[in-house]
Amino acid sequence: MYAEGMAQSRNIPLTKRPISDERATSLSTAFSALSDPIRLRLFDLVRRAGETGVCSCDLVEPLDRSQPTISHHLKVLREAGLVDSRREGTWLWYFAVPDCLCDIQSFLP
Amino acid sequence: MYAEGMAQSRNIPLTKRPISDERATSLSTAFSALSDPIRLRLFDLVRRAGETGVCSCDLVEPLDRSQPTISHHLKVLREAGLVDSRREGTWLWYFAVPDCLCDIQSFLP
DNA sequence: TTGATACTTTGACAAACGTCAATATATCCA
DNA sequence: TGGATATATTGACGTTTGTCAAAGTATCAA
Repeated sequence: MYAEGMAQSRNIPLTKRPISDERATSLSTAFSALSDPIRLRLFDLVRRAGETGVCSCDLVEPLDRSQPTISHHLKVLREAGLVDSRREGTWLWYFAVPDCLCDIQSFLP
Repeated sequence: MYAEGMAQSRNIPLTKRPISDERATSLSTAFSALSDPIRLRLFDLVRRAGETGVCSCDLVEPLDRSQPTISHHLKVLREAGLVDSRREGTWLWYFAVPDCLCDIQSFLP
């Protein structure tokens, strides 16, 4: 059986200030956006395209997924604040949001 | 309709060396391990416990999840190479694997 | 050997996810 | 206005995920 209440170990005290619930949720959203291989490669391609960005129609073929799927993944990345887009005629140019990985950066040792 | 074959944009060339499929998969595993808020807090607690580590029984209460759920999350973290454990009697002491976030580190700008 | 404590595994379930075909919307150009 | 291209949304699907209760395994102490 598992004891209710106090743990039974030597009870080495945990750090006084663990990460907050809010920060954990926010951080996990960023990690989640990069937790799928296709989406990670997608972000990588967008990021490499620099300030100009890359037309989303150029992302379908190299990732070997349908256009709606790429569109869906781009939406996930955008909602996580990792990419944004600029319209030019019928095209949408996606680019990485500057400093979008700051939060993750600050979580690393 | 969506054109087959060549994309129709201005066709700004993508970088010559995008991330490899293998590296994307490996990286996404690490990101995936941290993509759940509870698991992120779990890793944070373990990491803060330093070399000594923390007894897993001390992780149940602060995270407000059942003991099997914590055990499951620790398994995910371990399989992603982020934590490991040392047995001491009936207890298991979990600790963060040194340099476990190097891969993620190298992906950041 | 028996009981207690620590932990893992199994099985079940609802929710979330990745995917695509089909359809809808947006923008330009003739 | 109508057709063509680019992108987004919808709806459906199988798969994966997070969760817990219940049962199983491991270790120690009396």
